[in-house]
Amino acid sequence: MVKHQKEFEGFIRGKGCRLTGERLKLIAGIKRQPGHFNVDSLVTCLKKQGLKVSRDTVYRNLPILLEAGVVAQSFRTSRDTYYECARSKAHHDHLICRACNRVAEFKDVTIERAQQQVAEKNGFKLEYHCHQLVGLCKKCRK
Amino acid sequence: MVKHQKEFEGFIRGKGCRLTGERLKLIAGIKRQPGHFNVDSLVTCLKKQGLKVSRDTVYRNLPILLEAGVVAQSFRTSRDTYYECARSKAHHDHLICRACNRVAEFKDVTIERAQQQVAEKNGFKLEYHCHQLVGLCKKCRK
DNA sequence: CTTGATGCAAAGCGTTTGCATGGTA
DNA sequence: TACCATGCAAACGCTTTGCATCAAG
Repeated sequence: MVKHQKEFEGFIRGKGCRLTGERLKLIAGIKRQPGHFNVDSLVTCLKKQGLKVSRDTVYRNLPILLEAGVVAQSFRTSRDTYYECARSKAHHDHLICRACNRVAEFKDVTIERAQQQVAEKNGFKLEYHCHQLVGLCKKCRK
Repeated sequence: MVKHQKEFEGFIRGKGCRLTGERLKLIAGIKRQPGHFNVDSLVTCLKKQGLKVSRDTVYRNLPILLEAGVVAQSFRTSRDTYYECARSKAHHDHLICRACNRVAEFKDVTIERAQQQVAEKNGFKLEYHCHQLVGLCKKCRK
């Protein structure tokens, strides 16, 4: 997990990549995201702050930022993928209503622990997970 | 969960929809899928068996078949969504290696129970879930 | 200077949609 | 006969890619 710019610089150099202005803008922008975001909302948000980065560059850098632990995958809708700043708040997963698309968050220590055990049992090094519960929310059940 | 054709007929009529040949072909085809499949592989497989259904019809019917409990979402890769026959075998979730894309299955009663509780606590009627653990498999860790 | 990174535009590709036709009830 | 469902083709929208240019080192 990359916590500071220095760490990211080490990470990126270790990969033989360059520390560009765009990558720094991306990190700064991502750290300011309060919650979930997708590529589109991130680009729009950056632009508002005078930090212009092309959508293409975001797509090209997301795998790197994921690997560096700057962002984490959050959840996916049928249309696109949502991310979140890896340290924006405590990790959580999602409940999604298939009718109104409302998203609720949940956190369950039991599940987290069990996941880790499952990964170990299978010889996997767990990096992240995607856990979505889909159904009908209170309102839409009626 | 729809177990037999009669049940599906009841389900579809209840929705005011029609029991078409294509829908029956789809159900038959899905029941024959041994494991995971996506829209493309399903259409191809059906065609090989002389059961022609257009890709469009598959897309249009998937939501219905999900609701009827004939298929279940299985997991998603960056490219597309995979499904499985709802009764092909006991429910399971997935471990995915981000390096070689190998998919392993797991089943954890503790997690299943906890999920149900989370849903209830939030007033959700849980219909299905998508739980993917992503990381590096034993081979790719080296 | 060398070479990776960026931006633009175009291509890819899974999915959705409009519309005429066909099949169910 | 009435109307939903299907297939075709085109449209959509997110993501990827080719290529000339820019900039990090």
